[in-house]
Amino acid sequence: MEQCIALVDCNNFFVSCERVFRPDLDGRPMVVLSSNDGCVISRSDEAKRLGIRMGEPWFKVKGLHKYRDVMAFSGNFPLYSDLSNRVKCMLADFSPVHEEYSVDESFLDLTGFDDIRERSCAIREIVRKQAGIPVCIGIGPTKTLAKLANFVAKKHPKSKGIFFYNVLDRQQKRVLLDKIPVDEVWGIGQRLSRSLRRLGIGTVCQLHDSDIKAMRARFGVPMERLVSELRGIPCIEIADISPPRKQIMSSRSFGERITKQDDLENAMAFHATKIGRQLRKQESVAGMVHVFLETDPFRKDRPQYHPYISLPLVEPTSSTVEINRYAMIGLHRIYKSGYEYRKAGVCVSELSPESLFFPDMFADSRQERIMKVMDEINGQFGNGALRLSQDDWMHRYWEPRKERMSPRYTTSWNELAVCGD
DNA sequence: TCTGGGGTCCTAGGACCC
DNA sequence: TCTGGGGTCCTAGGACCC
Repeated sequence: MEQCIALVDCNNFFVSCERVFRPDLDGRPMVVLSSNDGCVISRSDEAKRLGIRMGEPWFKVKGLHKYRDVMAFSGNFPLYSDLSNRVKCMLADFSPVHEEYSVDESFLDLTGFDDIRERSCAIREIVRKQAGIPVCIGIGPTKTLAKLANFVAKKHPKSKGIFFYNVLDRQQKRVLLDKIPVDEVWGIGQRLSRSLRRLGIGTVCQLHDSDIKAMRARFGVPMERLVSELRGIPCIEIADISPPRKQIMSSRSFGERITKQDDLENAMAFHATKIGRQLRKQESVAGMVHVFLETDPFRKDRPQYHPYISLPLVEPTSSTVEINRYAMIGLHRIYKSGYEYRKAGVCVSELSPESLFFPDMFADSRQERIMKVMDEINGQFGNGALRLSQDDWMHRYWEPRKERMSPRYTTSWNELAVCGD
């Protein structure tokens, strides 16, 4: 039986989340900004039509007269993450096999269902009604074709948000694939698309018809798989159970330039805390801690310094206290005064399941107990109720700017939406 | 003048994704 | 003044070994 994969993709997800609580903004051009209100990371259709590009720096956009009516919101990630979970729960009812691919996309395996069209309509309707989020659905025999079908569903109003790609319909295939530029294919980025164009491959149709052996020889196995997927031969499986992360990172650009080691310590403690929490949540321990600092690469007139250090842990851990201790050691080794730092971060790698790790029988088990208490208290009273002394929110001078933030309608009691809002 | 050949492992950096 | 954050995978090239 031919495989049937649907890709459900939330339209302009972050913007749609803001509109759930501000329906008055429907039809208005609006954008959501990255951390520090740096650049545009989500655009409404109206903003796209005005010509605002993805990733465009906000300071450039806001100065232009033609964009004067555009509403901008600072990224409200707790809100988006909460709404994302609600949507995922709804989707799970429509297929036993599904993969949560990203915050706003899920693959559903619809193989064997004989009511795929009705099912897709129901998905759209229920997610719109119950979560307030509009979605588009692309359906095809492989994940790559489902992605492409989703692109068509989004672009063509005639499809009404659902597009079914049929490999057997040669006429449809020709007409459709010939119109789509090759860089719309999942896995073809800027560089590959440039190389392909030099070979005379500019459309999806041309890539589909290319000599697969020659493509493999020139670009490697991933490209061979990609061409096969375009031809309807599945090479990328649905990852039903999401594998545990192999590394966990936390980093931020600062709201203002930071020079003092104290302030960097404060930021590092924040990152170490966040990482510890995530490690324990996925029941992993880390074997390596990495710490990095960055000055502003856009300020060519200032001295640049981008140090990075990796420290192996004596014993793998998920303890916030231990990760913070190593982060501080790393920071002290790489910190140099006289630079204006713009960004700092902590990363852990060499993760392994907690259950496979047998601690030294003489090891101090207090850490584990302390972390348990910390997670319990923070679970009840909110993250930050119990924290490291260095993770001092009264002195977070480095915190990114969020000047246009909407309330955390769904994740903070003090900011709940009320009638009339 | 002339400086093996092939395998493995590791790492940094690039490319891609959202 | 102002340019995100968090991932994965692949590859080239160096180090090292026999």
